[in-house]
Amino acid sequence: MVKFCTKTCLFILPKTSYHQLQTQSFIPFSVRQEQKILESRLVSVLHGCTHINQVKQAHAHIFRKGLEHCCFVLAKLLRTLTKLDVPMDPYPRLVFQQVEYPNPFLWTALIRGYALQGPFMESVLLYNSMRRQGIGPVSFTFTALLKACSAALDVNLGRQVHTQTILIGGFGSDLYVGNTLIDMYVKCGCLGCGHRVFDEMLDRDVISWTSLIVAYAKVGNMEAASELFDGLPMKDMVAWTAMVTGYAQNARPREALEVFERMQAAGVKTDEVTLVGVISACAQLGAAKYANWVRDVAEQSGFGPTSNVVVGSALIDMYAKCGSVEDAYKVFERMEERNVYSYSSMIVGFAMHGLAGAAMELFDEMLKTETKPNRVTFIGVLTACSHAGRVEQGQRLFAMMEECHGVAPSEDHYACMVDLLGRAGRLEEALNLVKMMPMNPHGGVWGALLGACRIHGNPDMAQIAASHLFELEPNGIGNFILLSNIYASAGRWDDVSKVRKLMRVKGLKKNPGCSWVEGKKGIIHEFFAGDMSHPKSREIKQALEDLLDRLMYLGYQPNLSSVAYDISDEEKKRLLMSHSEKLALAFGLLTTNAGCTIRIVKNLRICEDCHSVMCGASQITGREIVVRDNMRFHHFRNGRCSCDNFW
DNA sequence: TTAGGGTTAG
Repeated sequence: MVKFCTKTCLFILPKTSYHQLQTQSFIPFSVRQEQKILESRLVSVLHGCTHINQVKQAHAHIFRKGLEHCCFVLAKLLRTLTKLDVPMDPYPRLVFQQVEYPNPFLWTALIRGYALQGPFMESVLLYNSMRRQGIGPVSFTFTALLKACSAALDVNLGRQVHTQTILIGGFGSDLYVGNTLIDMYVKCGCLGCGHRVFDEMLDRDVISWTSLIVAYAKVGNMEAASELFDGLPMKDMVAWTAMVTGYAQNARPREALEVFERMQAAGVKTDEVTLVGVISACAQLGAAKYANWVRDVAEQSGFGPTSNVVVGSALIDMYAKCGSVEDAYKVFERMEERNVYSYSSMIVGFAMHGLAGAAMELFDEMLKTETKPNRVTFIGVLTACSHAGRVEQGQRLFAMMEECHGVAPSEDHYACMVDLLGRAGRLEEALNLVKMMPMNPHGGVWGALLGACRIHGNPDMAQIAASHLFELEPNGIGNFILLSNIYASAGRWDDVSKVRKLMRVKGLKKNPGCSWVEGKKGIIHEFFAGDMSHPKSREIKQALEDLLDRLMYLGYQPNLSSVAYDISDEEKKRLLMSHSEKLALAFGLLTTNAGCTIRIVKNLRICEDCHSVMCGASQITGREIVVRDNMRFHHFRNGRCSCDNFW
């Protein structure tokens, strides 16, 4: 038997003979073993590549070793390039073309690359070429093709691939193919087809279940998601996270936290994705108690905000939504890495709290870094300008966003501009801007105009905005109420009746006003408008009357135009007294220590009368009061609000 | 080769 050094052997082999080497059985066993070791080593080198230059170096090494036709190694090279998001043309494509006898794995690596990057149809064309050359696909040729169908949202193509999986080699019963089929149907919006695939699968794993759970959660059907989850025999971290996130994304934060508690009780580990769902749930609850708790959980799980940019950004958003922009900024300041999410969340946070100067400063700071602003960043800065009445600055930003930063204004940005002009009382200009929009205005645009009409008392223009809104958002109860209130403030009671009648005909019911306030030990107390069910109702009422008496002594008069009913002034005063945020304020003053900030969350927009009472209360009690209504935050300090009475 | 994620205006 001829013995020779493998390295020398591979080195002296003519480069075109690699295929022969693979197929000739007379090559000694030891040589084939050595070769396999070398291939595996190269694959692991490629696995560790984090930059295209490293891949190119590895590629040169592959050449030096005479392995430039080795499909096993080159398929890994292509997968690495795809992972690094290197465009398929020209480099990865060229690598493939230089191989004389590409095997199904190499074909698939190329098909997968196009499926993930586009153009997606190239995957299908390649698949056809492969078939024409008589090469049979492997299971992940189909998973790659199905990914291309999902990315192209082409369910018809997906169905064709589905048929192929059944016709060729029985891949229809492959677990990976089945799971990817579910995913494809779901992404293309055919949840029913996805569920049918799931039902027909002979073999299912936790991924099959999770794909379907996520699909139901995404369409808002948490009951179906929950039923599936309960039936899932082996629940892993991803499946639990899908449920936490599902509830959070469907505005059911309490249930999200309940699932998370069960997850922890079951001893399942938590990672950054789970935390993001939990943080989002806490942000929705808006309570400082939960905010600090989840921050501790993140630290304990090893995903603290300092080192983890995703968790950090989510925490910035959460603290801002929980009323503590200071804590949000502390997180931001300490982050080791910041990206567009971190900056945007912080800018939006500042804007939400009326800190336009800080928002603009941070935006300027961001421009000095390599982080490019995106559409959300611009929504943040435009909102900041809007709430601070900085019209010219907002107009300058809007004018340059596309030219200087490559972000084309969307309907949402136009909505910000309508809000900016409208709040500043420039209603005609706002309406003209809507008429000049290059795209059809959406509900946000007309809603901004309607809101401005409320601030500036313009029932005629409100009628125009509302007529569009009633078409675009036929069930948007808020629009009907806003129009009705605008008519009421103008004393147009006949029009108020018409809007109310329309609401009755459509079966729309007004949500009752509700406020939450944190009492002692972080316990949340809930108050509805006119609610006398709280055990301390009598004391609360008395405290509120005392407070209002003191305020009246200083010149406060109830703002009767805040009441949208045609009733006597006395009745109006009584109704104003019963607003939920006033009850919450009185309870907060009664039960928390002097010096403590009172934090109130309200489900509807705060009315003008309550706003002035909060201002006055902050002055005479020396307390800081933070109110989060359904629009924004109001920080009341020493008789002033961060919104400058402009909301 | 297959499943879960962060910022959005009225």
